[in-house]
Amino acid sequence: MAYQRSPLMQERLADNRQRILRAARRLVASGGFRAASISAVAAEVGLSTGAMYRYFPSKKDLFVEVLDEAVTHEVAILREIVDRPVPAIERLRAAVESFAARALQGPYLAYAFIAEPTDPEVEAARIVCRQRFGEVFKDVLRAGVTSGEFPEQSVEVSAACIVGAFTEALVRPVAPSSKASDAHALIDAIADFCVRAAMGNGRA
Amino acid sequence: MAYQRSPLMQERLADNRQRILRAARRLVASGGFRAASISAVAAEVGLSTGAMYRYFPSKKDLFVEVLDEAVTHEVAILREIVDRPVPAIERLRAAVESFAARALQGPYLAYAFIAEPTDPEVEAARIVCRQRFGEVFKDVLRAGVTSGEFPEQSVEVSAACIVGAFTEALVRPVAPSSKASDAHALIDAIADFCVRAAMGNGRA
DNA sequence: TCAAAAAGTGAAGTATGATTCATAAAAATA
DNA sequence: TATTTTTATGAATCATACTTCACTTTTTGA
Repeated sequence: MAYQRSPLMQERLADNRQRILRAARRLVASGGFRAASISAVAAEVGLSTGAMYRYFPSKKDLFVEVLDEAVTHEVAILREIVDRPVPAIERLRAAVESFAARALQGPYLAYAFIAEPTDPEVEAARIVCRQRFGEVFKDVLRAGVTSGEFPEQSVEVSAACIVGAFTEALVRPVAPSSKASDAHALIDAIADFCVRAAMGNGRA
Repeated sequence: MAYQRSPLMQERLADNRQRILRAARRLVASGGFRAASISAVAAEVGLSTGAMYRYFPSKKDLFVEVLDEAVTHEVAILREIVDRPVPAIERLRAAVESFAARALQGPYLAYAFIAEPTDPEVEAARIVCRQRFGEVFKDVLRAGVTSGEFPEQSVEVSAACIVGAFTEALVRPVAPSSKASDAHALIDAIADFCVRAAMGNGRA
């Protein structure tokens, strides 16, 4: 017998896999799923299209993983904010602002991950993702309602509304002409909206 | 010379055109753009695929028209509500409830028309549509801010958030398992959310 | 009823993009 | 270095869906 994957080879393969995931995410972020064909990803990474199938059994699998990775990262950040020992209002505002700020840097990514449909399989994965986002916001809302900071409300629906509200508001200006100050104002306005909706009374 | 379109024929052609538009809308409503292929629409209407091209130069044109027709209809309804001589809060709530109630009957339609991307051309048409929806809500918001019913806010952003909030909230339960009472509760919760967001204080 | 024109048909033509596969290159052992 | 196994290649294949077109059917007007 001959050939046993060497540690070096092992590493190179793992590295390629990461680079494929990153390239796929980059392409989605800059042009939506439309721009993220297998051959485009392959070209970006510097591999042949055929090689892609040594790393991922299908395009669907690749993008389900891209999606999952991005959302896991995002949710971790939000989770950290939401678990801070400060009033629910502050946590909600901080979470919305944080999410919005990052989404603004790659509006297409947020768009693609939350709204743009592809295959039923990827779509299924995204439904789970939206729920995961929703969970985070639901937690703050629940906390706020319990503590009396927020009025009685359907936290389920409110969480969905919050996610919807800022994705729509962020995606709207698809033209990437927004400057820093504009972006800040936009994020602020969105956060205001969400906080008012949750607590029923202007700024925190 | 021979052949001149008779009034009867004229009518039949116009009727076919309408039926194509309706079939296309029906298919989008039940399964998104994915389900609305030219051949599916043709089958639905009872025509051949080839015949479709006597009525519409391309699939894009067909769907731009479907989209435009649906949105024009929707905006007209909203506009009527928004122009009523009652407090802005009531108008806002009524508009959101009205839109949401209709969207719930065909969640996929709302989804497809507001979020699902297709060709760049159709996408362009949709951007205009979103703006048209936004305009309606912006008008109520502006009125409410002017009258002092609503606090100072970016009506631009708030309008986008409102549209986003209820589309997300409505689209979320894609599984068509919602019963009448559930639907009513959902619509109510969404309207509550939007009103709170606009005015910063619970129910109207 | 008949000839001309339009409307309708559906299979063939295209276009796009995912997936496969015969083959080549590279890597690991002896 | 020679052999075997893995990895990479990229052109060919397959799948899907829009669009066209040669041909049939229907409609119109004489």
